[in-house]
Amino acid sequence: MRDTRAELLSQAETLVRGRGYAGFSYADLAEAVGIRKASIHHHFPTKVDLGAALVAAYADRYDAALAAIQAEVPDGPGRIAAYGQLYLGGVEQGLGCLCAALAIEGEALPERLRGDIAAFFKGHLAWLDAILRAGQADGSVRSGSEPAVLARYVIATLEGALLMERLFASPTAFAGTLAVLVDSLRA
Amino acid sequence: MRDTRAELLSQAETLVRGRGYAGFSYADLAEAVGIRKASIHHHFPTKVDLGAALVAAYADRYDAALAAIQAEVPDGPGRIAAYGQLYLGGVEQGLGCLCAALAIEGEALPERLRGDIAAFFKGHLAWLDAILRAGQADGSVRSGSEPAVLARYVIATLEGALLMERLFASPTAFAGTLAVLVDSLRA
DNA sequence: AAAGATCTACCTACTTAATGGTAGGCAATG
DNA sequence: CATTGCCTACCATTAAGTAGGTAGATCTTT
Repeated sequence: MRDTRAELLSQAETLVRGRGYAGFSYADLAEAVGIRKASIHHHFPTKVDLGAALVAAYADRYDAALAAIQAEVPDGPGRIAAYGQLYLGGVEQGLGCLCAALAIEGEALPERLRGDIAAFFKGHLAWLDAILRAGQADGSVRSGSEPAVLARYVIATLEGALLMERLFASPTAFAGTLAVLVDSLRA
Repeated sequence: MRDTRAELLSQAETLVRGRGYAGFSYADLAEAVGIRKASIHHHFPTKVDLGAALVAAYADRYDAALAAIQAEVPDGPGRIAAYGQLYLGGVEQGLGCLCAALAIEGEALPERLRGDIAAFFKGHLAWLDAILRAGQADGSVRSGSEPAVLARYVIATLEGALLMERLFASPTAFAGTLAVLVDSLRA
């Protein structure tokens, strides 16, 4: 059994993360998966439906990973480091963040997708806020800045680092940026 | 005299920064400027020509600003803060970085443009490297990390902050991230 | 200075290919 | 027998780019 729907999601995610939402077509996706263009519409009637499913699947994977980090890593900086490692999957494949690729298209993006990616990042910000707040409380994270400000700083740095990595792939550069980031959060 | 070419560059820049390179068409640009689509080809024969001119003009503006900062601001953290302020223009207009918008499209982008934006960021990295190295030498920037690593961290954080700002515009969020960034570089 | 030639900046009208999406058929499966 | 999953064949729209023309400015030659 080959799960065509899952295959479509997987290949479409690679395409969007590699070339942007406006930068790939149903024709590209059909070729990548090996079915006909019209058949995609059977699984995802419109491109927006596909985009929304992509974001939902991506968000689910992150949600699971965030919960695992919270359960398995005790200290604040360690959790942020583990969070940063999540971006490494993209680094290794030379792919950007799905939601960053969508966010760049801003105004041109269908409103539904705009809402979905806003929710994606809001979720991360809320998680980081809680993690950093706990870290400040137990003394593992430096105090003096609002957790919300630090949360935004963390996402910004990692999203930017991933962007840089795609332009200048280097085995150590992402790790270097992550190390500086985590270090700057230590108490 | 109305300089149509300059107007085309200005409007095209807004379009690319707001919706990505693949997300705007000559038809959009023609409407924005108020001339016919075919007339754009008189100034920029192909879309790649237009894109390259966009990056060149953008890079020139940054080059001038970088030189001014180096001349007018003496200390390392102050220079990085001033560098971060350069991104504020985009923040205020709700526009992303031109080269980030192009970089996201990665593989799908014409090779010529890929080379141009790589050169753009290489220039920034080199400038930051020199600035941070000087800051370490005069004791205004913390030592312990390679200037090249810190340079990449600076760009990553600011590019990411600009991305976040477009999703969640907030009068203070960008400034907050910039403050944390500059603070983390202090000796 | 007049006459012709050339150039600039724009136009209308078009081509070709690609876009997202639709209609309807057909074979396998439960 | 109805549903699922895929197909061929199509549609309307939009994409970038081309062809060829026109009005006006500018340069050249007599």
